[in-house]
Amino acid sequence: MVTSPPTNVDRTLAALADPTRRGVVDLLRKQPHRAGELAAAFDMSPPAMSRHLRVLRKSGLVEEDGLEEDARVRVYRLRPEPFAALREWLDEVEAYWEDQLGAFKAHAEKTRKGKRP
Amino acid sequence: MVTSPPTNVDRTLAALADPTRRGVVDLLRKQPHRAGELAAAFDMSPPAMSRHLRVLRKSGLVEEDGLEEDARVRVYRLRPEPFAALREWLDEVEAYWEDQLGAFKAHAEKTRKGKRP
DNA sequence: ACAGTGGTTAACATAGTCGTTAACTATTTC
DNA sequence: GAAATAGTTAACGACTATGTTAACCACTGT
Repeated sequence: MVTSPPTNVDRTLAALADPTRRGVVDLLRKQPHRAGELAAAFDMSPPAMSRHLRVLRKSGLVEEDGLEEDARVRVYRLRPEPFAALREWLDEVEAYWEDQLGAFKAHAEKTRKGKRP
Repeated sequence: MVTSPPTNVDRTLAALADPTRRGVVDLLRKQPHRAGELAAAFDMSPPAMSRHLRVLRKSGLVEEDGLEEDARVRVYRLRPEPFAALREWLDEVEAYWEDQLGAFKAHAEKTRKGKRP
C-alpha cells in the first residue's frame, strides 16, 4: 500500500489547480498586485478573491509584502520556494523517463503476443 | 479583465491536484502498472481508481499501452507531454523572477514611508 | 456453454469548493 | 468624530469531486 499524507507539493498542486488562482500567479509573476486589483482583473467579488488569496498564502505561493503607504491595502507577491519544490518533483518524474521507456520496451517484449495484422 | 479559458496546463494541474492521482503518477514513473495493482496500492475500490485513471487519461498524463497478453488487463503508463508543458509554464514563471525582485525593490523604494521603529 | 476474472460504467451519498451578499475591522480623509 | 475605502470573515446556496456498492461488458479457461 502507499497511503502517504499530502505533501507540500500536493498542497502546491491543489492551490494551482483552480484556473483563477493559476491566473493570479500569472499576473503576480509580472509584478506585485493589490488584492482589489486582482479581484477586478478576474471580474470577481472581493470576498471571492480574498479566499483564493488565502489558499495561495497557506500554500506558500504568495505573501503580502508589508511596507505599504496606505495600511489598508494588501499587496501580494509570489514566493519562489513552492515553485522550486514543484520543479524538483517534475525533475524526479522525468528522471525516470529513460528507465520508464526501457521498462516499457522490456515489458512489451515480454508480453508480446503477435497481435499485429 | 483576464478571463482566459482553462488551458492544457490548467487541466494538467487539476488532474495532479488530487493526492491519489499524484501518487499514481509517482508509481507509474517507476514502471507501468495494471489498473488493479493501482487500486490495491491505494487501498481503494477498483471503480474509484478507474475514475481517477479516466481523469488522468483525459488530461493526457497517462495512457493504456495495448499489446497485453491477457486482453482483460489494462496497463497504464505515463505520457511525457503534459509534464513538459508544465515545466515550460514553470520556466515562464521563474523567468520573470529577476524582474519580479527588481519590481519589488522599486515598489518598496517608491512607497516606503519610514515605518520602521 | 459456463463460471471466474479484470475492468469500467451507473446510481447514489457525502463532503468539499467556489461564488454571492451582508456584516465586520482597520485605516484614511474631511 | 463621521463618512468613505480596502480588505477580510460569516453565512448561505449551487455545483463538483470522490468514495461506495451493484450491475455490466469483455475476455479466459475448463
